Amino acid sequence: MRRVLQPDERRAELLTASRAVFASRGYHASGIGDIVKRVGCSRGTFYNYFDSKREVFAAVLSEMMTEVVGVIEPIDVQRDIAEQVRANLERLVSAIMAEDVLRVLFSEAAGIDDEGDEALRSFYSGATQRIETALKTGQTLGVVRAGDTRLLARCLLGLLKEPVFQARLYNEPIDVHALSKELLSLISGGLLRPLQH
Amino acid sequence: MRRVLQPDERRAELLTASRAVFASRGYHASGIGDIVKRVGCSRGTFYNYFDSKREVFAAVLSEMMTEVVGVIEPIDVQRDIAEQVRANLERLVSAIMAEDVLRVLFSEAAGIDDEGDEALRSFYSGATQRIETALKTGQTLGVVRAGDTRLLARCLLGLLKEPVFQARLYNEPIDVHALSKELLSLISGGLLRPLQH
Amino acid sequence: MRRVLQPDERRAELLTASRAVFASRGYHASGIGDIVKRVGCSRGTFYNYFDSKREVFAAVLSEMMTEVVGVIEPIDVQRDIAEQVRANLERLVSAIMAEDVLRVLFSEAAGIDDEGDEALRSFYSGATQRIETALKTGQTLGVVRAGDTRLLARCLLGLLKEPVFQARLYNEPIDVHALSKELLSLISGGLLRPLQH
Amino acid sequence: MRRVLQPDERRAELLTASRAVFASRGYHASGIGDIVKRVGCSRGTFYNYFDSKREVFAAVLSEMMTEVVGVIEPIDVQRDIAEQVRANLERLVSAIMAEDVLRVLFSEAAGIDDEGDEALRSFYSGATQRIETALKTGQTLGVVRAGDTRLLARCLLGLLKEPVFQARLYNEPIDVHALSKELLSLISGGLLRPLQH
DNA sequence: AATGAATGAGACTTCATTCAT
DNA sequence: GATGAATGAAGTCTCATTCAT
Repeated sequence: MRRVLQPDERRAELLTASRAVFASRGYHASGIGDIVKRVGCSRGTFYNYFDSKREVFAAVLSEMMTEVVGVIEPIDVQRDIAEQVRANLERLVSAIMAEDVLRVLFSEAAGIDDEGDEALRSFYSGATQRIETALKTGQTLGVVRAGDTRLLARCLLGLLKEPVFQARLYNEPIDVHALSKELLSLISGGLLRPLQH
Repeated sequence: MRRVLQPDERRAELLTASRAVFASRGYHASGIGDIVKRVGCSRGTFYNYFDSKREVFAAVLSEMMTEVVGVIEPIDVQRDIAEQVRANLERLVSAIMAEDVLRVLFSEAAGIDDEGDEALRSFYSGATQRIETALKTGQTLGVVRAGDTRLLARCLLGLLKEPVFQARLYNEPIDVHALSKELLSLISGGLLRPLQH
Repeated sequence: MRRVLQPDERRAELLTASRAVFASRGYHASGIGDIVKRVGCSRGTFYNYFDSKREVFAAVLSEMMTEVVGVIEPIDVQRDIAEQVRANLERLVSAIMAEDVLRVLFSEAAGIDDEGDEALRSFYSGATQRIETALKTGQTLGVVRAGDTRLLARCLLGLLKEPVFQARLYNEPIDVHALSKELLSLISGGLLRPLQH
Repeated sequence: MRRVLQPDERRAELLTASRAVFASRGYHASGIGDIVKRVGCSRGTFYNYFDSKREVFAAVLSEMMTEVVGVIEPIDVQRDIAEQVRANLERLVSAIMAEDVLRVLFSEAAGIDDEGDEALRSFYSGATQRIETALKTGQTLGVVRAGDTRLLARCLLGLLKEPVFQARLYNEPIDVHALSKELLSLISGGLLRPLQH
């Protein structure tokens, strides 16, 4: 009945379980009970590793952040930029899809409580920051058109989030390749035909 | 103390109050108590008009939907299309901003429960449908480039949602005009400069 | 199963039950469950009337205070002072004995938590204040000897508390009359024989 | 990390730490964790030396008892009795003040649980016994007036406890000298002026 | 003898919903 | 139709104690 583990392992176990639980039921519908049942340990053990439900959620978030950001590769201006952007988008969407929790995050973002929202803010702030930096570099290189980079960064994030979110809402599969191509089209040429003078 | 009203008025009162409460606290943090206190009626009365918290949330959503969609005006191909799109976007963003509940919807969308998600699905389905129809018309007219309209519709929605969502998350004001212009730029020309062959 | 009462009655019921429960098990060992079981209502009902265990404890305290203080009668300087003091003491001890909760209060005074201790401070402050006022009046009338009234007030309270406390500790009955006489002796003549010059 | 000690040293260390912890937070608010953190050993070690929290509390109590009682010096009837009593009182109050745990004991005495109360009974029984013996001796010597010695002993204890208790409750400093003088006055002359015939 | 991860009962509290009045 | 007192399941979290190492 009692299974003694190294703290690191236990923590990892709990984190993995939390991720899965949050992913399948969302934040509010998940209980500590669901997490520990999955791990096969007691409630008390959970609270030896995390101070609160909020905290484990924040930890999951931060873990996600790291993993997802890792897939992005810097753009080499010497090579085909559009293709590199597309590849990055594809990897990004794949990573997001692979991480069910992120899909939860996209759908159930706020409304946890003040501190929970703080964790979210920091997550989004990190994500948007990165995009913004990339955009600014792009502008310097003359690859990205002028504009309010913060706003653009948020729009780009939205471009990515919404298809993922809705796919989850309707429980549809996502064709990662098709999505990344469509996103690239939008980014590189917009939606409207260049007809309208 | 006891105020007897026409059922319709009561229902409307409750709906308005619910909207305000959900808008200011989000779905999960709002309680039936907050709603009835605002209306000045009893809990029992609330349940005479709505079966559950979920149901009143769905009703609020549907009400919103109607109001927001109403601001969109059909595009007249004879006139400056880009400007008409911009104007529609501006009205749309304004409408959304005016309806705090929508902002809630954007941030705290899912995770209520299965039936709640159903309400959500119907909301998003309606919204996306409309955008999709518009896109298809645009394609027929040769104003919109080819592509998977459903996917594009979702992307467009994301483009709109995310800036609004993040502004709420950080409690920032939104410059409606600037946002609608930036959105138009993205839509009409994309993000990347046409340099990249 | 469901028993609907006027709020006042329910509150009174809960207060009475809380008093009894605290009295028999002390603060820490008492649970809300004990209280509601005694009343025959649900936990939820309890929380409709009191915000917390602490709050109901404070309410019990304040109720006690009122009842106990009520038994004290003002001293008439024209009549036999010692006898009046003794009678007051006797009534006081009787009242305290009648209120088991007070005996708890005397034994388990502090250590609830910061707010709980605040409630206690206010209880003791009230009690001591009254004694102090009486002492000052007595000094003015020349009936009470000079001295630090606050300190004296506390000492007097201790004189009263300790026998009651210990009687409870050993589960002994108290001979109210004997105690009040002994207390009077102490107050009027001290402990030591006047021999020692 | 692992520090192996003679059992006696370990036990002493734990006792000292427990005393400090109980003193600063009270019984209920103190946790085993606080104690072992202070000692720098593990929970398991604690339970090698004490069976329970209750037991360590009892041990602390008994240790206190010994130390405090030690300061009392026998009265020499040949010399100024009042002064000797006063000096004893002063040493006693000082000792109590020096031992914060005792102050805890005075405020949070009972309500631990049945066995905890047993420890308490034995503590109080010891203390009262000593006072009672002293009183009886005093009566034999004609220094102390007649009366129920057990009751008187408890009253005397109360006289001492309450000022200490309340000082702690309000977090006030104590003027040991002033207190011992006031106590002596009470003991030797009572509170009321000898006017009342 | 020492460690410290694990336990699990039980505490308080919340709130959507019900139903007697 | 309206009321609001009552419900109770479910939630989060604590902590004295155990026991595999």
